[in-house]
Amino acid sequence: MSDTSEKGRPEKGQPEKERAEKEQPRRRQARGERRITQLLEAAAQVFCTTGYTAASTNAIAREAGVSPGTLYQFFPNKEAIAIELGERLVHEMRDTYGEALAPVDPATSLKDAVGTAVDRFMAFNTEHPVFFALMHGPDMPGGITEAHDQLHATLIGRVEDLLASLLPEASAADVTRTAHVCLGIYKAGLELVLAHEGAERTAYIQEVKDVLIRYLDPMVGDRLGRT
Amino acid sequence: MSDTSEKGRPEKGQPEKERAEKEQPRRRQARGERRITQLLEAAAQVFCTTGYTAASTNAIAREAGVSPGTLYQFFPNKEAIAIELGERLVHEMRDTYGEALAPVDPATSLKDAVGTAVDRFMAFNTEHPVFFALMHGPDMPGGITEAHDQLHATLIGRVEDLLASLLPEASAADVTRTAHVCLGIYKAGLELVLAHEGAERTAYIQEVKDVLIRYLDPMVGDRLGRT
Amino acid sequence: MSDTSEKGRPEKGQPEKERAEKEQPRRRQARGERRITQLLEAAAQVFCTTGYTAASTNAIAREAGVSPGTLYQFFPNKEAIAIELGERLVHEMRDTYGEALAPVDPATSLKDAVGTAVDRFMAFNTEHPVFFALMHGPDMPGGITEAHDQLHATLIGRVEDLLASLLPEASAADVTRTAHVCLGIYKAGLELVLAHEGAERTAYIQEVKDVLIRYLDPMVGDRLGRT
Amino acid sequence: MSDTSEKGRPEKGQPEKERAEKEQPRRRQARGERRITQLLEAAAQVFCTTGYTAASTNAIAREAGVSPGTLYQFFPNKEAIAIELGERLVHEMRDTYGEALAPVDPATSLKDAVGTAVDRFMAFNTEHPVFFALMHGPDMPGGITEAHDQLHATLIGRVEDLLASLLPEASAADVTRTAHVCLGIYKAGLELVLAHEGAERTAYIQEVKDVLIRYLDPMVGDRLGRT
DNA sequence: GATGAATGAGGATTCATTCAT
DNA sequence: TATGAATGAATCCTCATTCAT
Repeated sequence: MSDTSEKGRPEKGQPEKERAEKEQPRRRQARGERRITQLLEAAAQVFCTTGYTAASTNAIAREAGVSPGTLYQFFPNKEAIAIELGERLVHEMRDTYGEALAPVDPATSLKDAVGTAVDRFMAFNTEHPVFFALMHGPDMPGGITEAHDQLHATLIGRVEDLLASLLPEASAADVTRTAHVCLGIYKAGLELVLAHEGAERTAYIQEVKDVLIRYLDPMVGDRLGRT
Repeated sequence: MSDTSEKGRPEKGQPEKERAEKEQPRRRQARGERRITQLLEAAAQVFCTTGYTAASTNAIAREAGVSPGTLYQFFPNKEAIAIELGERLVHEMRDTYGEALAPVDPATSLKDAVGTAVDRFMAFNTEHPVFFALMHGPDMPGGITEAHDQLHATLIGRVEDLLASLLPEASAADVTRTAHVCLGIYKAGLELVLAHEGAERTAYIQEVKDVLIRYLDPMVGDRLGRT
Repeated sequence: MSDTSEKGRPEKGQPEKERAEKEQPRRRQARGERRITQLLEAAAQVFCTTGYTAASTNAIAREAGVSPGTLYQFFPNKEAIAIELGERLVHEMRDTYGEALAPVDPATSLKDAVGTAVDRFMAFNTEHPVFFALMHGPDMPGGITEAHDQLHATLIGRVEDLLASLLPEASAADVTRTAHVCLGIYKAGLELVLAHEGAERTAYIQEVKDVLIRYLDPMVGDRLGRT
Repeated sequence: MSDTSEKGRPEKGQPEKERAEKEQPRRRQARGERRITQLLEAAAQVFCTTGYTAASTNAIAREAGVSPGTLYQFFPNKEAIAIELGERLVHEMRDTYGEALAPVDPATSLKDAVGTAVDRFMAFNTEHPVFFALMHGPDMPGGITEAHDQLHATLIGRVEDLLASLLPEASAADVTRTAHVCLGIYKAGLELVLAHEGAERTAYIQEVKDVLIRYLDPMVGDRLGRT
């Protein structure tokens, strides 16, 4: 766990949107909520269109149909928007697919487990193209910005959870490393999948599954339904 | 080796319309050649530090210790710098490791072939961190710039060549798809490798090899020395 | 009169998407309106001093005492400034001298019609030296910019209207050609007029009238009060 | 003679090209001559294409196929190029059409005198499109640059010569003023002529003649062949 | 809350001109 | 001479952010 996720994952219990303006515990007003949603949708749109680095707060405000001042009433900067957006996406993912990305009951074969997980992730990513932009984050080597660090840490956590049940005997460091590798494979695959359509896209999805299955297969012990 | 071919190739064959005087030629170009190298090194530095998208031509010029005007005497824009940089890197790679990324004589086991290829690539990429920045290209989804397209195409080509000899029976489309997947895996792995050091880095390198070997293994036919 | 319509026309009819609150409106726009006027005046000044081509948006902003960013909040580029400036000038001209540049009732002699028209134009142009800069447009041959095209078209239109009543039997093409010639004469004359002062200026104004009258005289039919 | 031609016309006797590098009376070398011609042709091209203001010395050098340094070996700046170009054009005009733009022997009718002069000017201008660019000079009001002042003064001088013989009784001031008016009319007309083609162009040429003839007719005394 | 005006530094790029070779 | 490299100020324009209303 050399350098990833220094800040740990956010405490899932408390309402995330509190964080940005923690100092004034105002009552959350419905209109403000709507504004935030509106802004995040606009941000998603802009991130998808221009990429995170090139996205400008002015452009986001314009896309949302509000003034730049309004944007800054809810978010202190672009970073914060990305963070909030990422958190909401993770939430939605959780809401949609349940707490566990994969239930991994021991009776599930690796193939099925991976297949299901990839299908779900892919479905979600296809439906929420921003996710890709946020996952890849800015151009910068090292993945500097907090937004992506946070999202990445969350995702790594979920993959670790999944792997932990698949590789009960692996050390934490191994699980973490494997999680990074799996997530890396997935991200690389996602890029290819999004770059193609139709049959070719389907083929790439299968490739991703194959890569992951073949990679993990020698690691998982004697699971039932071994591939 | 840092600044390649300072004066090694005095006239590099480009038509230099010398009209009458032919006795006191060159030397003019030498300063420029040096500047170009210098600028490309500065660009490499800046691309590594800030990423391609955020890199500014002014920053590159500053890093190179020249005025912005000087930069534009040699490159029409950032894109051109990236392209030239990519080309020089590819050339250097070829010069260093020979035309073939891997010898792929049929007696080589997949494991050795992949191991050698990954080791070489990793060594090169570790020594030239820009390569990573150029490979990943700008933040922008889809759009991508010519610089990265070009580099990517070149790399895909090389991987295809390698795969073609490993998978003689595969269709062109399959080879291409597999090449994309392999390159994607490699890029993702490289990111992880560069993000770690020491033993952990070594471990990640091994993971990349494992992923590739296990992915390709079922595809390659009955090669000698099958893993 | 120098800065037209500061708050004279509070809402100038443009749809101002006020969403729910309608009680404490405007005032926002007021500052902007003022800035626009201020910027246009600065632009007029700069266009007069340096000419349109050499005028820089930064210089205009500086002259207006605002930052370049502010200028761009109201105008997307120099062209747009020139267009708006031209339109306001035309409006002011119309407001000042009425819809018809000349009354041209048949009882008016050509001499009087031309004399009045030239006097009015000259008075206006003398008071608004930018007009000259805008009329002549940029240096570039052929190309011309939209700003000047528009202004020129408007002026040609007005001259055509005037000529149409003077030359009721002329074809449209002839009227257009004559209008171009008249406007050309006027512009050339204006340049001379503005380049001189006092008696000499007066003399040049008379020359312009003479040129136009003598040019048109053979064309106009049997008007009353023929010269 | 309020403000035009402060510097008077260049002394026609001495070779014009001497002026730019008057300090070293080197022997004029054939190669240098060729270079100058080459540069002036390139400048003509560029002035025509982009206009005087927008023309850059670098562009001229590029067009001439020489380096910027070479250009500055012959001309101290853009201005000097324009001046030299203007002088050469005037020379060529003189060489082509003789010293007098119009001999104006008293037997010539005004119509013929003007017709011939306009035809010659138009022919020359059509063949040398730069002339137009130089005549109109930069965008700047006031016609600041020396190049255009000089060319303008020369042209005014020639028109004055012509008018002097047509209006023997006019005062110098009147002749000068009339010359300015005539040249202004011509320039305005030229713009229209160059903007059209074919029959319409021919029509505009006729208009220019008509304007001038009708303007001058009342001024010329009882010449033979009065229109 | 919301608006839109304001900022000024920074981005890419060009240009007239000079200088070393 | 001729070259082309070098310059740095100036171009247009954008952006994240703040502020008065």
